Amino acid sequence: MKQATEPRKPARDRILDTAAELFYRDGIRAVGIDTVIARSGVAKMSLYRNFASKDDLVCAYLERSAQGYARWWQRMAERHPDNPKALLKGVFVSIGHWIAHPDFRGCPFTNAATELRDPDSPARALAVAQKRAVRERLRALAAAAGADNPDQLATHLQVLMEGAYAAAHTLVIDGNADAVATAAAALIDAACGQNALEAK
Amino acid sequence: MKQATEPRKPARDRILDTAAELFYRDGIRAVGIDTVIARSGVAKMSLYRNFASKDDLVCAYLERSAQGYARWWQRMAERHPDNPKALLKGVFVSIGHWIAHPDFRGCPFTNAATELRDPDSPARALAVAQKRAVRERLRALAAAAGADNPDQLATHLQVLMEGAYAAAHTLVIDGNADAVATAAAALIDAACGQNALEAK
DNA sequence: TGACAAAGATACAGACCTGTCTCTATCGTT
DNA sequence: AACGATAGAGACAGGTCTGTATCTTTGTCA
Repeated sequence: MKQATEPRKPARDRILDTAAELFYRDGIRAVGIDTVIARSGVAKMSLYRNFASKDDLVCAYLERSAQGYARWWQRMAERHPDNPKALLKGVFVSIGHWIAHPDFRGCPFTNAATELRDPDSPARALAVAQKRAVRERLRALAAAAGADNPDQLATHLQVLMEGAYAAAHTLVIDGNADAVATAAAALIDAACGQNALEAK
Repeated sequence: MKQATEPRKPARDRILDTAAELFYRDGIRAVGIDTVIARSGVAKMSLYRNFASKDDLVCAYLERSAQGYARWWQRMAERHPDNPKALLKGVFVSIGHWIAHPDFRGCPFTNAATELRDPDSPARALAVAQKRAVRERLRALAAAAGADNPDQLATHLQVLMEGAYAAAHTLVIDGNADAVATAAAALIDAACGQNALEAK
């Protein structure tokens, strides 16, 4: 008979759940292994049996974040089938809501790259790969949306996206809750010429 | 007779020079006090006689950065007297060059806020104040440039600015060296109506 | 030359951090 | 009921970090 109190996920999952929450909220360097094991109610050896090192745990956290991000993007794509321009704008509307959430603490990958400056850090490599993948998505959508210069629009939008993420740390986006969405729309419309085929 | 080899600035200046370089390049948490004193050739007690704590040294570093930033903005303003729209665009052209420099490592304030998540951290307060000051500058310029909605344009441009800074960490702005400037120009032109009084 | 201030050198305390080791308890399967 | 895998508990080694204390050296000015 299993304990009635809790279903008790396996140790690895509890560790990763806790680590993700703490790394994201308080920062990677600020959270020690001891804090992770105490908060997840796990023995230290259970952590080191599942993850080779703290670096390895950080990478697992980032990989899980990347999976969640990919799922989000997938949902967005399903919401706007065959309409790349509306999808692009929708992505930024969604980001605008996202960054307004009180628990938002910026992009996990950008944060990791800021905290871990060593160019050889595997976490850093994951962050760079993630940004490249996002860039490729944006470029393909910009091309499909009929942008005059898809590469440039992709760069414009990715810079705006990074700015939206960074804003959570220090900026106070007071009244302009929809500023990210309106800025993206302005850039998209400017880049796709004035042939407003499908302005929503 | 002073030593012919070096003029030898006072200890406080050497400490601050070294700390600024290391904090900016490698990150605040990654650089220990011992590293700072070894690199600046100073005794530990000389550091603690001039700065109450590492936190205090970090704040001094950020305050000096803010002064440098203010001087840069001043130079930009002098270059475009009585032409707020050209000044706005020029600011982003300059930022585009800035972030392309190989030593660029993002915004010192945003980096500090990412590394030091404690809401009560004095360094964090400096970062937030700095961003507020920048926002106020942008808002005033947007109004002077005749934007339909100066608050919104200021937010648009500040998000773009943060994105440009963040891009240094993970993005590879390959071919589009002038992407930041073109994005800013598109946002500015879109926000100032089509009365292109003084398109350069 | 003598006095005083600034700063170098160095040891050290106390906390924290990563990672290892050993021993014990629990649970499912057969 | 016995076995083997999983995981909890806790001590500990070795390193690093911030900050303090003490002693010595150097330079300046009178």
